[in-house]
Amino acid sequence: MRIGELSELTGTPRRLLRYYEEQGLIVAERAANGYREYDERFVDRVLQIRGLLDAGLPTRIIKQILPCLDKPRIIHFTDATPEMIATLEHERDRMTERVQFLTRNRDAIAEYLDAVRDNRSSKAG
DNA sequence: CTTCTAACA
DNA sequence: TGTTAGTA
Repeated sequence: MRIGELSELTGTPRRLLRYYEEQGLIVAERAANGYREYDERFVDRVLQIRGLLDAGLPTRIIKQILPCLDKPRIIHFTDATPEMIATLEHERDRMTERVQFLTRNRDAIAEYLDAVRDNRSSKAG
């Protein structure tokens, strides 16, 4: 597929797709006319990239850990260098902090909504 | 569609 | 740094 179709399927602007390619996150083949050509697998790949970006990971880290997370769950032990393990542990902890942060704010909002609901129901109804 | 460049938060 | 906009 071309970049427009991948853009629609992933909800990612075409410019961002080229940016991801510039950062080495994805690699596209080129047609005779110079257009980028993508395989179907890149849909899930782009989705995972955006998920990791949303989790706060920089593209440089994503580029490193993407091969480790690639679909066949055959762990590349050769890539499991001490540095890689350290970065993965660090990013895991950062994600855990982010999850806790989101959980706290979600619970705060939920508590507020419950209070508002109780107040409304106690009034004339 | 391609590439390059600049600007924003 | 990720993202968007304008240009040729």
